[in-house]
Amino acid sequence: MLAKTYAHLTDGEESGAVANVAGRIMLLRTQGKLAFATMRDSTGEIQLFALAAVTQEFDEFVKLHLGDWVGVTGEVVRTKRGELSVKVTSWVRLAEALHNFGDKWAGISDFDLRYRHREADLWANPVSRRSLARRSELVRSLRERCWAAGFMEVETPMLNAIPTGAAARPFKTHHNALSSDLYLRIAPELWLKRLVVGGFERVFELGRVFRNEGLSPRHNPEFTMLELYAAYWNFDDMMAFVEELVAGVAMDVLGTTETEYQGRVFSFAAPWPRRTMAELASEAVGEDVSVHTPREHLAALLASRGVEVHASWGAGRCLAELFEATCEESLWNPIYVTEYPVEVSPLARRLERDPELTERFESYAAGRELSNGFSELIDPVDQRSRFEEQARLAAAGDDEAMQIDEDYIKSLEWGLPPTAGLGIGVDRLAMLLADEPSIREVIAFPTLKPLRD
RNA sequence: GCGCCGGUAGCUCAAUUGGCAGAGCAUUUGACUCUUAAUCAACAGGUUCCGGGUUCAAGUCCCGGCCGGCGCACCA
Repeated sequence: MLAKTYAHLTDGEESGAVANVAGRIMLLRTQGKLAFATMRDSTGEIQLFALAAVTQEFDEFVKLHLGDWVGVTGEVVRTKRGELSVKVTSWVRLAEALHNFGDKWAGISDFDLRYRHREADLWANPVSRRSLARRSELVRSLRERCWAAGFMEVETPMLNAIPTGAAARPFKTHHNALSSDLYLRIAPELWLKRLVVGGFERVFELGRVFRNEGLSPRHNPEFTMLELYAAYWNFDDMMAFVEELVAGVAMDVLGTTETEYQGRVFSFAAPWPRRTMAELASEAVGEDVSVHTPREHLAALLASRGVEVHASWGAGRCLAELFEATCEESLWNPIYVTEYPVEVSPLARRLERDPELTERFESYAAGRELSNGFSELIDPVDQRSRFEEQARLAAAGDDEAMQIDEDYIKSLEWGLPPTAGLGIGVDRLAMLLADEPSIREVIAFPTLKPLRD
């Protein structure tokens, strides 16, 4: 902040203005009766210039530790060597750092230390600060753009009697007074649609969901999802909204839609290409395949690629697996993959011209799924049969199949208007914007194994 | 959960085929009136992640465990 105000000061010039500043000592250079300290606050760094003749308790000042917080009063000056400084007259140590913040040149690189003590990592490593700040800007931008588009922000339960809205294993917990097992939500989807039934025509929720699955550079057991629902929209409308939303967010955070991700050019610019799952899978395997290709043939194509095919999979699931095995990683710039099989889309509306497919899309970017959306299934009868099919899969050993949610079916019986829904993985988007290879880098405190022994 | 790789001073990292466990920074002490990772000198700093084993001798080799990174699986 001071840097702009006093940019005019020439080398060795004294401004005559007194400033109060506070921050953390990052570097300290003593030279006899002089001392220079680099102090940092949330806005940047400023040099402190202490002189034995001017600075109170000079002998104590030079004994400050790297990492100590200080409050300083003094005149704003520019040193003979041109560094804008506060010439310390009085100062106070606000807090003492008993541990250092890593090597003052190399910082902290040990992942275990960085993630378990992110506070130290943030002080030691500028890239960590930048990446988490970008995530914050992303979240702000998403909210503002949703509000601007007429969406109302709502909150729905994280403690659920039935974990549903996605294909995933839940975390289980227990409520003592109710004497009931509860599950941490795997998606807010069904609650949000019930709010649309209730008359809130555009709603969104930006919040945490929990899935009991393995960790990887792209997966954290708790992650942040933006889900939004718009009455009277279909999946085409939603695709048009999402590509503008994401491109707009890139403009807000980066000031451009053209960037680099992990050393490779990457563009957020809308519109994004739209290809059907069957088209992409057909190109990848070199022959026409679709949801109507005999299941055994699709299974053979999968098996020849080393994918283990389960007996419960129909042609739809096989097609989706084939797409994932052959196409997913190669999709770099954002692209919409559309027309998902009904078998893998138990909550999505059927396509009119082909009831084995749905009005569903997923966007892919940098080789991974970024968003998922569809025209919602609003027919309670069809929804019940879809749930029953899921229940059959669960009985056959699929522990990620959905359970029948009678309350949700009842809500559909009150009438869900034609509605489109969307989920965006906020952490994944943050990775792209921050140019980070691991999801852990854009989560302040990623899930780690508790220390034992 | 499985596989590969890693864990050495507070931090960043060395240590040849198994042969006295080291450096820089930080800390402590001293010198120094314009430094920018200041510089110079000195002191101190270790259960080499933990527990076993092989060996005259283990940071190094073997077995088990803990934690992490990557890959697979699972998924977004």
